[in-house]
Amino acid sequence: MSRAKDKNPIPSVWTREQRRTDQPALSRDAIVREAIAMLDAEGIEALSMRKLGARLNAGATSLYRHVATKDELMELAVDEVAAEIHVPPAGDPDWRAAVTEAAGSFRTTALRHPWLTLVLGQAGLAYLGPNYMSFSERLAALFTAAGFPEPSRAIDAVFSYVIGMSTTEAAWLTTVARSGETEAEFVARLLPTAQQVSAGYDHLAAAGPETSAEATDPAKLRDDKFAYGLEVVLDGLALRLPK
Amino acid sequence: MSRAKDKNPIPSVWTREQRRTDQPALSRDAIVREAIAMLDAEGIEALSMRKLGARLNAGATSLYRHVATKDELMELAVDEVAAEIHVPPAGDPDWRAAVTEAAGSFRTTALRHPWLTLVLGQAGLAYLGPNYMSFSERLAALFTAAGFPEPSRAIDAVFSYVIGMSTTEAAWLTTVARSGETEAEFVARLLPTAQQVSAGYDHLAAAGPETSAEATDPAKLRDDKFAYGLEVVLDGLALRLPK
DNA sequence: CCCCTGTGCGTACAGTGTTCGCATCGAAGG
DNA sequence: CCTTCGATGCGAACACTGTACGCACAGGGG
Repeated sequence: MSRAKDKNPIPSVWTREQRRTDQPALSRDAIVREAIAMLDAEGIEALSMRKLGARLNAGATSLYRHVATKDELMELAVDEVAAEIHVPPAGDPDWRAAVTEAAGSFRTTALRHPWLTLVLGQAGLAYLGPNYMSFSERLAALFTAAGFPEPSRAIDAVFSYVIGMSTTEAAWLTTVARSGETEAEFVARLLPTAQQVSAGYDHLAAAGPETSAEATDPAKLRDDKFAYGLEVVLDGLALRLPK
Repeated sequence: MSRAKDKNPIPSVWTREQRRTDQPALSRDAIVREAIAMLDAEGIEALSMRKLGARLNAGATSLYRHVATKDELMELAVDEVAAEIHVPPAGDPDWRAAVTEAAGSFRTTALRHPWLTLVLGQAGLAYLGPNYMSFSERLAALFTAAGFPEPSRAIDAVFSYVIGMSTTEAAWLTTVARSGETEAEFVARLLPTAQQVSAGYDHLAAAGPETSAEATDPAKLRDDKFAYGLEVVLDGLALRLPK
């Protein structure tokens, strides 16, 4: 909220606003929270420092008192969101269920914040904040307790798959969201052209999208696809468990 | 090359340049090729329409005669680069070797053009150009010939892993390149702080970066890590082959 | 009372993608 | 040969972007 209103062309002590106790002021946490809200609602390219400042009843440059740069703000947002990922505590004898839970939690978090994978692809997941560190730590505990001789290699294998699939899904959902349609509508509208394009490719047409008229829920199809690939990776990892 | 030089303030028929036969003019292919060269050399955020135009001895807005928008240009660049990915022809009885070759080719292409995964994450790999289509077609042929009952699911499993690992590696290499150091130097400089940070996390410290003084070639470590995860996925897939 | 430190913000700069209308070209048609 | 025309290049302009700088003000401690 600006101190001198535009409607009062003559600045004076009396026209000045009394206080600004209406909002809990401007803090780093509030900025990060609002940035995440904007990113979720309008996408990554809609976030600008000016719009973010306006949302917080502040000027654009005021944000720089609490955040060094926009890139740093994005890193803070990533770490904030990383806290949402749930990793079961180590000790569960059913390690596959625990890893499945962690992988699924990563995926739903990435789909809830479709900009996450984009930022990860730019910054890499090295050197990151406390929430990301504790996420990694809990994963390491989980895989170590499961008995893997090289936990970090196993983690990399599983989560490379999870990141790759989540990235693809997030990009797809972003495209769908931009169309303004539901996923089912979008698929229905795209199906004829997709079949037409893949008509010239024998094996793509054979293995391609189901031509069956029974249009299954696309979200369920994605769930199944993710689960299938995850089972593949876990089966491969199970072969490497000692004993 | 501008038609009226700045050094001749009075435009006239005589001061005008004769011809512009020095370059093969401006074509969509030339634009895409030069864009890829710029992207490889200076990174994704260094590519602007003005700089690209300048490199081609053209004005920025001239590019728009051949390319509708910058996003379209990026899609063209992605498809151009997709032609570099080598997929062995279907028929080789050793399907693991063939898939390993295709996966490795994707990875090296993604690392040679570190902006690839970023654009893929934004656009998704649906609906793409001819080179990407034939890449997918050849993959489908390969996995079908290998005998997989659901080739698309197997492809998604393998290449989600490949994409995830390549994205992470590309981000890492981009960070290294920005530092101006070699990968080994960068690792050496980062190691003390990495150990210090992970000191508070028991399992991370245990499973973390090797403290051994014998500094192996980081590139080889990455190669091994990629190969390990790929073997994991292929082992899991092999269990799903009939018979 | 004064000063000092922290916070907000108006202005400005260099850069971005893209649109528009004008200038100019090579080729086609009479 | 002259004219017309569609294709191509481009300068100027618009609406933005991230960010540096310096001033204005607040509250608190000496």
